[in-house]
Amino acid sequence: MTPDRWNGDYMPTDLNEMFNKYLTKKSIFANKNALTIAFKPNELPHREKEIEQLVGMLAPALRNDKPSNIFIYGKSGTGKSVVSQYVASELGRVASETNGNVKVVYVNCKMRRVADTEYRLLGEIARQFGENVPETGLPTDAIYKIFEKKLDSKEQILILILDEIDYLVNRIGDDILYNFTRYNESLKNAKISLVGISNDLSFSDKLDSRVKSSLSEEEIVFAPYDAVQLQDILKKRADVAFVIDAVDDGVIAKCAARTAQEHGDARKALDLLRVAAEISERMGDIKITDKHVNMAQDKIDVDRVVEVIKTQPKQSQLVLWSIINLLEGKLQPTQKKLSPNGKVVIETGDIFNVYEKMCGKYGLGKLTQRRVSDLIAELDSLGIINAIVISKGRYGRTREVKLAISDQALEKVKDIFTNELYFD
DNA sequence: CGAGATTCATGTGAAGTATACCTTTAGGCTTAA
DNA sequence: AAGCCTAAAGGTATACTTCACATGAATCTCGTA
Repeated sequence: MTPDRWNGDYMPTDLNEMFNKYLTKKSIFANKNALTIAFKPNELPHREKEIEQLVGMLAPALRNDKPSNIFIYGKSGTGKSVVSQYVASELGRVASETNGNVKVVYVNCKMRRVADTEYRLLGEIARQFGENVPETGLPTDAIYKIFEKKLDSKEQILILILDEIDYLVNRIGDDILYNFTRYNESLKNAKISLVGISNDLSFSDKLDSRVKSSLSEEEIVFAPYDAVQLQDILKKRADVAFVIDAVDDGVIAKCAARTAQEHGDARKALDLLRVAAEISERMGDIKITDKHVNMAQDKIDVDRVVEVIKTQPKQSQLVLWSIINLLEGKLQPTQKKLSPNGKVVIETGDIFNVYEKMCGKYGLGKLTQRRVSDLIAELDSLGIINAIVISKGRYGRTREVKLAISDQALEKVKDIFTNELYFD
């Protein structure tokens, strides 16, 4: 029987029922989007001060004065992007109602294949001006010319918001920023104001001093949310996202408290709540409870670890797999060593031996011990393993390695690696 | 018995190499006048 | 002819190697009490 001949007749009745049950079941979600980053809330609680600051700094544009260049700092999930996008769109709206000489362009520099090189960034900006630029093919200064001509074609003020600007500068340097700040001297009609957004607080140290001084004429710092503020934010979103009575305040408070302990990242708090809700829905419960939040926290932790490991290069994964095997005792170290408290201790030499065997087994090229040593250090800084350098006196010096992930995550990772084809 | 030298097993740094991927650019192709 | 695309040329970041030297406490050595 080929798949294209399948129809309702072939579908087992219990499957039919299952689908129907899913369709008719009441969802606890009223609007799930409200818990994602794409959602633009119509109020931004606890950011009134920052909004006011930013508006104050950008408002001169409405009187045709060039606003200062602005630098916005803050850790991730503190509302930098939402606030600047919100203010920018409001400014654009007000401007178009009055004189219409303000143009706001928002670019996220981290978006791969969109704005992560000089060429692509300029192309993207030109495109937002309604200019049709090819994605590739033109020399970079041609793009500069197109952009300059379009911009200077009438009297206007461009407010250019560069989100994740630290990423851009790390990749392609700060020349492009210097060019932007210099434009104001050569342009006859138009003016440019830059708004740079970065979550790296030490970012401005990396800039050329000329760029640094002109870019940070004004600065705004976004502090992390505290538990109370997070709770407020979650509550507002939850009102939109869920049907009435699906969540208790206690549950929201718990999500807020959990996230506040880490870095007060609002995005993470929303994720936690959303995943908890998804779990409770899948379990067929009509209310989100503490239990669901705990499960969600576990799931997020596991997913994070799995994600990090999956994106590691193959060799690094194989080193990790060697470590796991050693710790699980499947492959004995040549001479089994025990620490005083009876726990199995593994060190670089053991790992390298096992790793070499694994390379043979899976047909991967062997790396040198030097490199493996670096890979172990990397796994440590990723928080997947715990490796401390110790000196054993006459018996040399090594790293003592332990796993630093939860049992659930470990099971999942073993699952992935055990898959026959994984290392081919 | 204790100060200092020695030793082991690997950490760490610097510099060089191979490779994959990216940008640039020139030349060719297409389209519209 | 202008605009657009593409393939080769040239650059650059990444992953790795090679060589060389650094570490630091257990252990050894040897002079002294």
